[in-house]
Amino acid sequence: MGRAPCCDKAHVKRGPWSSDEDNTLRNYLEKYGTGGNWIALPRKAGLKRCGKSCRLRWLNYLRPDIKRGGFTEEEDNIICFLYCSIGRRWSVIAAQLPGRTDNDVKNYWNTKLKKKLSAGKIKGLDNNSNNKTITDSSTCNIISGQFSGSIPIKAEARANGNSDCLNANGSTTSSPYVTDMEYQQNYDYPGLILDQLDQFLLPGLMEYSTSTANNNYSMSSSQEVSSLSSSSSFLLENNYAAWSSNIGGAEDKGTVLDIDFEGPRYIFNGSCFQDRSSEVAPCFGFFSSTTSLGNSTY
DNA sequence: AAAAGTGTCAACCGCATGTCC
DNA sequence: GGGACATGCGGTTGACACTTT
Repeated sequence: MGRAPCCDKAHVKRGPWSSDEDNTLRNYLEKYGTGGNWIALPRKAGLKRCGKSCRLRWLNYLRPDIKRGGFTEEEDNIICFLYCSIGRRWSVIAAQLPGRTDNDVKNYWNTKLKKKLSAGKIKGLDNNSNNKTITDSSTCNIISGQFSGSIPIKAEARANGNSDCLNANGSTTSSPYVTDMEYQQNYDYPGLILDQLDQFLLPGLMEYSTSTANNNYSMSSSQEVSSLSSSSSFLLENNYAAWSSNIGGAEDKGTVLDIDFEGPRYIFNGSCFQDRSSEVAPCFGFFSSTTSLGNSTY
């Protein structure tokens, strides 16, 4: 037996929203908010809609800060880069693009950006370098080349548990500690593989460079980095959580801002981050590499 | 001008996860 | 700990617009 539907489908309206319905929902939310219960909201607001439908309409269309269409080149780069790094995590990708929704990003990727990227029309990703090769076989499609560019990274870090955070000014804050961070990430590495599932995979060894990182990040004292391989080492140094590993013969060293290592996280281009959209346990880490830059730390 | 094909995107669906009791 | 319910997410659908034949 399947689970019960979230609403009585026989008595709720479906399909496109009318402007009257939009106004009713907007007015209600501006006046009362969600009240923490989307399921009960349509009844209170006088709408014959499912709660999930109201939520979706608000998040994807009616929210005041929403951006529609007109994706910029910078946004293209961010989407491509994150997609190449973490795959179809639309909510994670959308969280890096203020005013964009996961639905919007997903539609944009599926209808436009994927083709644009295949055609080599993404400026930030240098698809036109001399060493680019494209192989089309029955087993997989491979696109390789030198990819470089720069993307802004925004994230929220929050401490939990018993860890204290070292603030930028040297003081200590007990958890929960929340900070927003922003920095520019340059990337420059060879090779992407487009597999049968139409997903980009990072090569085993990434060469990348980072620059202009803000030094004023707060650091926690945790030393757990489960996302590193078993051959990685990890230690505490001067309130920095330092790590080193050896991947494919190339030594990597760096520092990590470790907030909460519960739940999924991703490493892309030298950075580790966790889904902030869930607001459950966002985390952000910074990695630096000796592969191409020498031993640098943040 | 009409039909067929293609692109776009809002909306829905079902599953996974989180939260509360 | 487990069940019920709410929320979030990614995949998919379908209506409409636009383009091509």
